[in-house]
Amino acid sequence: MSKIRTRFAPSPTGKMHVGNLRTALYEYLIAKHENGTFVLRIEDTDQERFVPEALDIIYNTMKLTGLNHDEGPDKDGGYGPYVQSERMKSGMYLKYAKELVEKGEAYYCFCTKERLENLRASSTTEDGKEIAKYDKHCLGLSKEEVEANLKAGVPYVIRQNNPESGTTTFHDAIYGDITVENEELDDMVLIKADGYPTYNFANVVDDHLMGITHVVRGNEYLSSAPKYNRLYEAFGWEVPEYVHCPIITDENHKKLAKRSGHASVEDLLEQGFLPETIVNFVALLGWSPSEDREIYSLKELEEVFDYHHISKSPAVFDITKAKWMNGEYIKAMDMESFLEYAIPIIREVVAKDYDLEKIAGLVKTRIEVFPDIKEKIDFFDELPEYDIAMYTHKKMKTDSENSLEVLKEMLPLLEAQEDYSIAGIEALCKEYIAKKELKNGRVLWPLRTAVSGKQMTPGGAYEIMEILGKEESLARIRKGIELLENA
RNA sequence: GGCUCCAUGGUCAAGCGGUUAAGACAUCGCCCUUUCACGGCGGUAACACGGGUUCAAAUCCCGUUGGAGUCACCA
Repeated sequence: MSKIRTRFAPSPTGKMHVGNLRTALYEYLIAKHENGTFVLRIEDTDQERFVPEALDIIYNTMKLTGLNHDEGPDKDGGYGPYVQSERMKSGMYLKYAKELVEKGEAYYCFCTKERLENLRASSTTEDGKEIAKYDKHCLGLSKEEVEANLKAGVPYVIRQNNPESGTTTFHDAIYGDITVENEELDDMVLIKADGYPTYNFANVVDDHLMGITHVVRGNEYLSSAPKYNRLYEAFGWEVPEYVHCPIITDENHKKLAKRSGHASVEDLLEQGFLPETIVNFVALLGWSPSEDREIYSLKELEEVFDYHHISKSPAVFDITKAKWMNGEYIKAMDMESFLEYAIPIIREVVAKDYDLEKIAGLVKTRIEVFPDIKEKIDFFDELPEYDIAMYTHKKMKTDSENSLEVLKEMLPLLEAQEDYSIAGIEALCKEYIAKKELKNGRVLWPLRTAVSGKQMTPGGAYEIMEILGKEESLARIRKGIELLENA
């Protein structure tokens, strides 16, 4: 069996769609699983939609996610160039298209945009839904007429010539054999009026020339697949293994689009997802491993990935589960890497001179996504306004009255206390609790409330007081006493 | 609308003729605990429907219904 070669062929038109990333990932995994070659090819045949920054986005995301290519524009493997606009310079696409024209598998078309629009309009029903295929008008042109038009410089495109009867069958690794009536096949444009090949055509030519063995694509391309097959057949080329993946949808089961808010890798990164999570999560959309397990690094995926386990039905991108997974990754992170992500965010909320690393430690197991940190630690800089009803907690058996008592009794002890480490404060509190024969909650609840002004906090009274330090802790407790007394 | 594809809990999904129909997220309850979270334990919840084939169907076939994708000189 020949060595596997896969390719990721994005067009630089904007952000990296997660569906795109998954395609790239599967291509990468199919290749790496078999020790094959993963190539990056840039499909920039649409000059109108081309956006230069998109190139950086492509390279950056691939680097960030670890999908390193073996060949590409920046890594020649002997199949270059790897950018279609560069490949076009040699006139190769046109050459191949002409070969098809000679074989009768394609033809020149001089139809104007207006004629095509009229054609469409005339075959459209009242509800504006029915769209016709090209009527092969220019197929009827004589050789002489074509020559004359070409000589006169009339703008032209080259279209595929599909038969009007019979059927075409293509095979997909996931969906099996799919057969369609040839009369359904539109004579798609191969070479555009500007001389560039269309995506469909360049794709086939380049995949062949680059020796690509497995083609992974989203199943939105399923309906155009038969036309590809005809192209391969017309050229007499071997058809690669098609692997169509199910669509990734939003919660409404519609193709994931920008408005969902998490359609691109950039969106996800901005929302505080780790690259590892994105890769892991996206791998599991439409594919599942044979063992009962969900957390996989890229390396591990390379080992277990078997594309035959890709499923057929669409998968909803469940942001809730993605967050859970991100939380798992955060918990598993070593402190050092966690701090790199967390500290900058903590700084946004905490301006005072507290030990940010300690704050980070408090929060590490309590967040799913980095921005979650903010609202959890907003009380450090400034004690929020809070209602004294917060002192009342049924389970802790506290109310505003006994809370006041506890705070008043603890205040002098805490004033006298020098050691404001967790252990120091704990020892002090425990001693008091033991002496008074109370439950922990009876005294710790009021303390934590006074010191944080919040119902829920990361860490308990000890942790918070250690970070706040003696002076601030005492100030907040006095404030609590004052509030309770004035109630 | 034509064509194509798809159909197991709210979501991701295992299953590939014989199972008490896994597991995960979410949700609910309990435990742990100074709150929340983490962690642990447990619960609720699914084979769209109708016909076949078969001793036996979530699994195979047909139909219905539902959903999606696609129908560009975009990719």
